[in-house]
Amino acid sequence: MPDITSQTYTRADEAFDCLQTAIVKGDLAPGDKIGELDLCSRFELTRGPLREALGRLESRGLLVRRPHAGVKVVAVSASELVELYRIREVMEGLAARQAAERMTDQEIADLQATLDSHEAMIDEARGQAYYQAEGDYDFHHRIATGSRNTKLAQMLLGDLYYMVRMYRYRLSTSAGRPHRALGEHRRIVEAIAQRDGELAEFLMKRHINAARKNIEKQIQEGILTI
Amino acid sequence: MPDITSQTYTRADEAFDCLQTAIVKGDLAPGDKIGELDLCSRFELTRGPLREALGRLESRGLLVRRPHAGVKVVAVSASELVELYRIREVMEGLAARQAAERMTDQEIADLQATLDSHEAMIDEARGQAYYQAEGDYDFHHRIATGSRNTKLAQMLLGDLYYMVRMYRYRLSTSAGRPHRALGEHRRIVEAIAQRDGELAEFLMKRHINAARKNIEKQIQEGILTI
DNA sequence: CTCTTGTGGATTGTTGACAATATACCTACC
DNA sequence: GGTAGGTATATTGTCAACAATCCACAAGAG
Repeated sequence: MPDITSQTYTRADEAFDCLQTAIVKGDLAPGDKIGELDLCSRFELTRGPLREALGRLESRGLLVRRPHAGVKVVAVSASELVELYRIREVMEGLAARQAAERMTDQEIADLQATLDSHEAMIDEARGQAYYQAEGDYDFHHRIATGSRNTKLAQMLLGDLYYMVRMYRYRLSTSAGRPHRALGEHRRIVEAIAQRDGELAEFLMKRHINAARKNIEKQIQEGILTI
Repeated sequence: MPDITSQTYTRADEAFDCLQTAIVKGDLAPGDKIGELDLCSRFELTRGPLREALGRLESRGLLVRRPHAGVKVVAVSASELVELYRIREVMEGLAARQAAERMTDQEIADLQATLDSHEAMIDEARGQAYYQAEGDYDFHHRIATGSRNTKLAQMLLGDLYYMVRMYRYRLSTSAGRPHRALGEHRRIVEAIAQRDGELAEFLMKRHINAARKNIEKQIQEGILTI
């Protein structure tokens, strides 16, 4: 899937994307040691580009590499996952505030339309899974880019989300959560539409706080074991 | 300077450190296109490890790379520098809060001792430059690691600080700033010593906010041109 | 005179072979 | 039988040559 922004798509980029999705999807389980040659044969590329991709992924914290000893996918512990949400709380709070100040009216309208389609999804297929995974991601993605804060968006979209998504498929969605989350999303967008940055930040922080507490509860109940 | 944690120090790591310091120190000016062969001859290494290091640095946002077109150091605009401080504000606020909850008594004592030595530096040599550069960095470094939030510390120390330091040497320190900054540092440590996370977060955010406003002022006055 | 287009050169991307090192296994000793 | 040490192997780190691609300059057309 070549990117539009960069005309040429190098093998190293390809390797990077392949590995990243493989890690996020769980094809490469956290903790297990993987050899470079295995990866080469699996993705049909040579060691040069692969090693470059490995360097990038290591720098992003998705895998660790000990010299001469091999590379393994990071095993994020339960407590570290919670810490990730603490970071998201403050960073996405900032993103929401800046989005309220800087998003265009058109972008806000699009965002509202997105939420409508999300609602349809939930009602239609009782699509808890899809909504929780893609819809939620979509929402937060739009706000991150809407902040017009390049580095902030880069850190959220490039670093944090991939780590969170590694574990999202394991999280069981409790009964009423999707509807509640959608309601929270709606209120955040409302605040953005009214250009109330302070409120948007507050609501976003509370929204992620709720998600974090949900995870902590699952950990305590032993549903989520990492 | 080999790291203690990793016994073996690979050439790629060396290249990474060399390039990173070169960029931060300004030996590689922002915006100029640099060739791989030039870098190889300059740092006495081959293209393999160099390219790996380039990949890592690109992933960290210190340089951009267009396929077949070359690599150039990122030119952070004035507005982007301000945005960086907005991110620091919320992230270091969180770090201060968590540090207040989790630092050991010993670490807090060390931190206070550090501030004493900083004060001596300022008085002694009127060492505005040194304090502003290294002392300030030291202070924030300790709090980031003291948060016991691995990913948070990694993002602050690995990503943000290097970008900020790229431009720190250009910022002129106004007359009373070092003393004022030290006072702010002291109050933050006080809050941490009292285990008042909420206060520590508030004070840290205000501290960085002040730094940001200082930069904005310099930009408006045309002192800082990027 | 300006814009477009083609070619040459230089630089980057990629590949495969070589060297260095950590892990695992096996042997010997306690 | 358990542990320590040494060696062998497999894997990683490194290197130098090859191929692909972009940029600059120049020449020609409008």
